[in-house]
Amino acid sequence: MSTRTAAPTRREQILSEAARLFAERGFHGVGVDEIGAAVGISGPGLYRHFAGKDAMLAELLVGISGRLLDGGKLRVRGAGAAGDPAAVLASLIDGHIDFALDDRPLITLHDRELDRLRDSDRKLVRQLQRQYVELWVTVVRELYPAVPESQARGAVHAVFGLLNSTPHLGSPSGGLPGRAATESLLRRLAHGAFAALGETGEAGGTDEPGDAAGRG
Amino acid sequence: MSTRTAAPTRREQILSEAARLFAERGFHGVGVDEIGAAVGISGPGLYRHFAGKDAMLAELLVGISGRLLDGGKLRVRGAGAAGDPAAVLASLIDGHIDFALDDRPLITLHDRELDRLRDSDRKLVRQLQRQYVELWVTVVRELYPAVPESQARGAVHAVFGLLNSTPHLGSPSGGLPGRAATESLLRRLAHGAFAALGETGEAGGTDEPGDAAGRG
DNA sequence: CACTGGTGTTAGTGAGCGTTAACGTGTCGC
DNA sequence: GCGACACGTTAACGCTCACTAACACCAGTG
Repeated sequence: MSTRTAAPTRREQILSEAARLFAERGFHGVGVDEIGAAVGISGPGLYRHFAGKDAMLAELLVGISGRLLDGGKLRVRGAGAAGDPAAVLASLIDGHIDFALDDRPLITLHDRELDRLRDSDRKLVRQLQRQYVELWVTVVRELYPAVPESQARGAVHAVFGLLNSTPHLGSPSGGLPGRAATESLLRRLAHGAFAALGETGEAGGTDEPGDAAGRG
Repeated sequence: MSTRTAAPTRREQILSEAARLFAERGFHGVGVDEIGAAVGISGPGLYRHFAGKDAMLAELLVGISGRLLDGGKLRVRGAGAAGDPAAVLASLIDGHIDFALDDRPLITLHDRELDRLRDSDRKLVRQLQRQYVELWVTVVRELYPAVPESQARGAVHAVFGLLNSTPHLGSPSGGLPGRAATESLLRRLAHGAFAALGETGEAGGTDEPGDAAGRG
């Protein structure tokens, strides 16, 4: 069990600070000297631990994509044993919220700096991302069999956008009171979005039909 | 519709291409030579039209924030005359969806490259953004008076994240069939999220008191 | 104590890039 | 025809920045 507290001090420390800086100012907006300064060493000392700046970003993105996928698989296996898609989806949502709140910088990087990777790394990250998305899509389709796959996939992406909005609420302008409240809010909104996805076609009491493509 | 948009040919052409490139590869990831090449001129020729690369980004971000706010105000005035907050919110959602689908690159830039602006421009953009958010928050609070302001604001940000997810659906992996379907899907998801916001208190599978103490 | 490997430092190099300089060319008012 | 101007070109400058080179310190190990 090599969980936390082990702290291979420097490497992880560097990755953590690099993630924060990349998320704040963008990959190109951060210099190696700044990353080094953030961990107490200066500039080129980083090259004792990483092959280069690109390698840091690659490891961050591959790492986060992998952990996200692993966590998702675990939750599907765990909650899916009961055969209740709703419970699985709820578990996936909770897991993603935890992730988004625990590692905001990484979540931000996840869909912002992907293009800076070498082809091989980018392909790997995309593959992990796609698997994670498919995990969700499968569950959503089990829960709402009437929803076509393209809509389910679109809804999943959209809910990701919703959940990943955490970086925009956090520090500035005094957002939500506490973490628990943010969790609760995001959970409710995500469930509401998926619920609306299920109400295909008619139903919606509040707005005009407008469901089919025939809106002029 | 390309009505009279072709008037100041070069300037707008440059802005359009710059927006696309910035959104694709990031502000620092695009060189002035590329922007020039995209409009048929080369490199420093851009400086006949703009003071610099920063000026292009500034004009783009200020422009989009302003148009977003103006459109929102118009819709609040228009649909708000009937005194029906639900209709106003629906109109705001439709407007934001149109915007997100019409100008994906700009929507992407809107909350990605803001930090690259000079202080004055950034302050202006943030002010416009805040006004736009407050427009939504006001309507949401009229519609759901029981929801505390912090939650309403958080929900609005989250729904922005949802609606702004359009860049992730578009080109790759063959997303939604057509634009109308995407519009419809996003509209339904957004309404669903807000509806869930209204159902405060019990309802949810996991109960959290939510606000209670943290007001203000 | 000498040896070695891990970790850090400062100085320097080479490339990329935003920006400016100097110059060319078509169009328009007179 | 002829300045004036808008618009574009290529060449070059200067700065930033990732990365490398050469050197220093410190912990074990024999």
